Amino acid sequence: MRLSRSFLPTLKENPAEAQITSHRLMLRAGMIRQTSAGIYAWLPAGLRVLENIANIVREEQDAAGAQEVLMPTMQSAELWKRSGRYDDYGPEMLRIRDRHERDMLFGPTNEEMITDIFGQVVKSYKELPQVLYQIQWKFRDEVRPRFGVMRGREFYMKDGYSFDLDTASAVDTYRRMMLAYLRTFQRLGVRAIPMRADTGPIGGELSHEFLILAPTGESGVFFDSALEDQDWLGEDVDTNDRASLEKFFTRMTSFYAATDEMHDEKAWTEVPADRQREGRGIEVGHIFNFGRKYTQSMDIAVSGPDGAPIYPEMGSYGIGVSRLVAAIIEASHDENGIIWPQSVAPFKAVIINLKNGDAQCDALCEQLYGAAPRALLYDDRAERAGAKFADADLMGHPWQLIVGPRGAKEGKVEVKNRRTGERTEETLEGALALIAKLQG
RNA sequence: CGGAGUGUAGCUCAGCCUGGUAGAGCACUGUGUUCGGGACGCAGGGGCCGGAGGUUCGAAUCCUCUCACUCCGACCA
Repeated sequence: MRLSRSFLPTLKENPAEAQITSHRLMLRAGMIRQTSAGIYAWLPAGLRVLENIANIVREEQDAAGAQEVLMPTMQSAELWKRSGRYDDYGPEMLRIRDRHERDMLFGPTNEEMITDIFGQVVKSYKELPQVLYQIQWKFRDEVRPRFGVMRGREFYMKDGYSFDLDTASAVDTYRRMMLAYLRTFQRLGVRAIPMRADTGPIGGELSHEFLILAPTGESGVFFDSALEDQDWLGEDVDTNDRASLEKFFTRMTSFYAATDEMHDEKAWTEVPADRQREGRGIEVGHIFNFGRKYTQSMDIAVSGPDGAPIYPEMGSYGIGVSRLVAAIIEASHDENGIIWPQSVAPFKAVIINLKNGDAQCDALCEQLYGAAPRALLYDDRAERAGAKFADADLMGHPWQLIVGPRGAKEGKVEVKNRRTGERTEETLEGALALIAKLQG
């Protein structure tokens, strides 16, 4: 994309309403605009990041055997009355009445709807297990939205739901999802630490939260630093094999990690002192098994081998996609702006033309840009060098391909790594090779 | 939902206390000199001072009501 023609309104000054870093940087980098309290419009750069994250989530969900669906944002109150949550959910649920005076709501979550749909379709134990997910906008009428998209009222979330015949199978599904989540966060370029979470009245060990470490996080966290060093993408797990899943899960849960609410001082002291880490974290994912709560309350059963009804065991699996945009920034920025991980960056690299109108600079930039116009941002504005550098750092492109009159004469491109600040001088061929690598 | 604030140009803010023709910097338009880390000069454009009502000869400024937004706390993907 050519910056001169693009809709990327960067701001030099911090907007008054934004307090935390990610909110400020998202506004300044032209990613979002607020439309009302806790509700945001996503501009091109922000939308690209949002979709990049969603696509990685999608790939890992698909790889884990989940199937994507898309359910409506508007739901009928009838479903929620069946589960009993219409009265229980409280004022966080945005309730609406349509022209026929029917009670509707803007979905805050989808257990009821997915269970209902599942029940309409699946009739036999032979069809289990099933894992369905969607990536869709949710609405929760927060008392106090804040921190930009971190705690908005409207947010983009992946919500998945599993249906299993028995507890052993439900546990397998849970562990499979656990691995998918660890892989997802690793691919997003952030460390999300899995922590035992409160399971509420259901009990058991099957609830984990995933937290990205950042000083602005809302929860205090305690964890074994070994968790930061795990390579889950390289983890050797046969996800179709129960023993292999169990081995992975046992290994993962052997590392201590807990939020302050679940912190166990005694277990903590058993973690080697040099591996004890304390800090704050932002919750970006939550998975749990809740058994037969909804299938029973909504009377959704399949026929078992003997014809008797079986109420499937359910789990649910959430990832806050829009919150992740902010959380990644919280975890990856410096005083000049955002530092995007390669995988989610709105543009893989920016081409900075230091002297617009100089024939050699223009020609070299066009050659670079032509190699991957969709993946690259070309700063072809008639701005001074300083402004271009400042915007490039602010927007956080992982690579800066700097073309100035000095180098252009010899066909040289300066390549700067946003994260390390490291600069190298490349030939045109070298720069094109980098671009090719970034696209793949 | 309790407490505290803020609404003036696209952005950051001054002016309000003590009423008298709407301001600055940045951004924007034109122009000239500049040009490797947010340049400078000259000339311009841009405001129902959040909204409604009131007091007054006169209201951005004082009073009442209202709407929106932000922050702190209790609650949450």
